[in-house]
Amino acid sequence: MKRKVTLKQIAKELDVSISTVSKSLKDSSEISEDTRQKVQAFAKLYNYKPNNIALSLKNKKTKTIGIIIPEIVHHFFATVISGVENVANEHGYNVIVCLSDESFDKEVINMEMLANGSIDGFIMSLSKETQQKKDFHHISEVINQGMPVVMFDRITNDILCDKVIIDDNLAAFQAVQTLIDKGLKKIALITTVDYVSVGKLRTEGYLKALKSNDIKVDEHLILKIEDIDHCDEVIENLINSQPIEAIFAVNELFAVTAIKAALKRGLKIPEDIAVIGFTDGIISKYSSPSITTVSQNGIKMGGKAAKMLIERLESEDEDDEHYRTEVIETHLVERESTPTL
Amino acid sequence: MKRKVTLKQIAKELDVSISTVSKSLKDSSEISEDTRQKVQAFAKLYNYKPNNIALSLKNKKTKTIGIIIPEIVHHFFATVISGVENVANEHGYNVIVCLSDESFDKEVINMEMLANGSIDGFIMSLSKETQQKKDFHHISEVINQGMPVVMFDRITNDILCDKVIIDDNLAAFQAVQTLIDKGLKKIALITTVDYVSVGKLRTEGYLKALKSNDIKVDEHLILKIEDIDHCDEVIENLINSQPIEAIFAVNELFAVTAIKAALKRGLKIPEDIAVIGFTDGIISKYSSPSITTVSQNGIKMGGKAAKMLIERLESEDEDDEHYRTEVIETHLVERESTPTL
DNA sequence: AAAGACTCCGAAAACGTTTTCGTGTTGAAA
DNA sequence: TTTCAACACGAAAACGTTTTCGGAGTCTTT
Repeated sequence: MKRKVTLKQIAKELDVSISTVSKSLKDSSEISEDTRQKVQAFAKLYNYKPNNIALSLKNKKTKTIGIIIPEIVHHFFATVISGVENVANEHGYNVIVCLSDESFDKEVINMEMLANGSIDGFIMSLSKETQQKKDFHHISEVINQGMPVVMFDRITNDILCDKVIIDDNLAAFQAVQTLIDKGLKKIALITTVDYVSVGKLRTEGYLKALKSNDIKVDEHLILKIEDIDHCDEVIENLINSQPIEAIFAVNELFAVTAIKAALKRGLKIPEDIAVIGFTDGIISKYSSPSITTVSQNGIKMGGKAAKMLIERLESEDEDDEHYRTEVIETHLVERESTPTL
Repeated sequence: MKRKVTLKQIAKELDVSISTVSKSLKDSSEISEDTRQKVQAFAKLYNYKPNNIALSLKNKKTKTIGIIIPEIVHHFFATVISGVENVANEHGYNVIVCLSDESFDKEVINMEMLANGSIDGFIMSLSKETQQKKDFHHISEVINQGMPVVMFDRITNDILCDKVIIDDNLAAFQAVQTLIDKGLKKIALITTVDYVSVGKLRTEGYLKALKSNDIKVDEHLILKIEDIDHCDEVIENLINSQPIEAIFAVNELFAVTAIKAALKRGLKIPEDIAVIGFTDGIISKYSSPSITTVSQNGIKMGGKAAKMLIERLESEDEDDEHYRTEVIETHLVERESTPTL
């Protein structure tokens, strides 16, 4: 077992100073051709690689990005990480992933853990609990210390920073409008509780679409789900309670659960009930019937977020207070769960 | 904006030495009650937190685990990360995630990037290309430098290190046996090319089950898929080419694709064709019909891998050459895609 | 009063780099 | 022969910690 070799060891071995070794490896013109080659040969032989930690300490940069997300076992968030990782790697950055598990406390702990020098900046999406509590002090603290933050998807307007989102409201509006255009009127909504920012926005889009088509809103057709793990029964209840022509669900899980409930009841999709979901993930694609969804390109969102963060990290003027909010375009992926005209 | 405060700044401000500050914050008995309180109060006021990078350099430990996996947009790998993260966090470790994208080169680059001090140890699953090339020098190099590695799922016997796997062969055997027990004989296999270690093992399990039941192996019923992105046509061909009573697929994707192909052809599942998949992920659960699969608990695998790595990291004798291979138990999750007896 | 013990604190090294600045040697120009 | 530039290299500081060791001052003991 040969442990990693350091500049000091090389210096000692070759009987030169540490500085000489360092400069030689950087092809500095200060060093004579002779010594340079000698050092480089030796370094190569012993597979010298500079120690990242030492570099980080010296440069006050870690070349590492911290990601904090509610969950990773969630196709959308996984794609976002993938997008971040891609762009980060291209720019020589690494990615540390922390999961808040939808818990405020874990989010805070993770942020504090990483904020102490481990990373150069954050990319994050708020946990449910954080959105509910509306307590963002941990984020503003970090920003105050000069560490840039980019928020995506589940964001808050209470914090000033770069953001990457989709137009949830508009996308939902268009999805529902599509259903209406297909002649459907009794359109149910399966959504989250209101404190989840994206759920609320998508709900608003749904309402807007109904109103702009003079369809009166029926509260019985709106289902706000708190506990995502036990959504089956309530969704079944919704479908069994009354005749419904279409369902707009604010995520894949609600959509597929609704479909399963409908099939179970002997209803045909899309003939009896049309379904549109949100977030074009693996479920929508492989469900039978496959589900029409609003695509929400996580790779693109992650990539964009990473790009914004890195730009800020490498920009000249450190504290440019001009924050941007990038809107990633969405579109409807029509599949089997909606009727063709 | 108040930047992070350091020991030096506190020392200067309070007109004591750095050592005094450090000791005070550690409640050292060397320091008088008076100074201790003064320092602690000041530190709290300015929200002092020790710099992780400096600590890492000093302690020669980063308290960070590196994960290298082929893909993250893959439910199984996401669950593994989740499992790792969980255990890691409990022990005060962070997790750096790198994606090899199934590429040998990226795997090497990522490992080298992290091996230079950024992490204390690796948890990894081999990329396809690496398995194909059978080139593991980057891994043995890292191990040689004294950095522990834990491999999971896609492993190789050419490297000596801790491993976490499932008994792919046995699990596949049992799955196929289950089909046979249900009176099915014409059982097709949809698998990967042989160089993917788990694919090969599962194939062997399939063959063993047939043989031990005196069913002769029909090569036409065995489909080895190279390009996972375009598996649709070949799978359709398989199903259309001849009557099949059951399908055993070595992953979710193949299973769901087979089901879709069968449904498209008007076949009923499980009456006409029974299907068993592998890896109990999101697809199997939410597909219609839901898919009977061999569960492969990623959370558990990740957790186990993390535990093994951390134990090794924190063990007394550094280079204990006694490596373990943990086998995580699997079981068959019976759902709608197989007939009940 | 001298010696020892105890209390409290600071200097300095160490982790592995990079970089600035200084210095000794050589060669050429005056 | 003296002067000065060019060259080749080393010393040291800096990043932020922790920890060992030593030392100054005070107190107790004989």
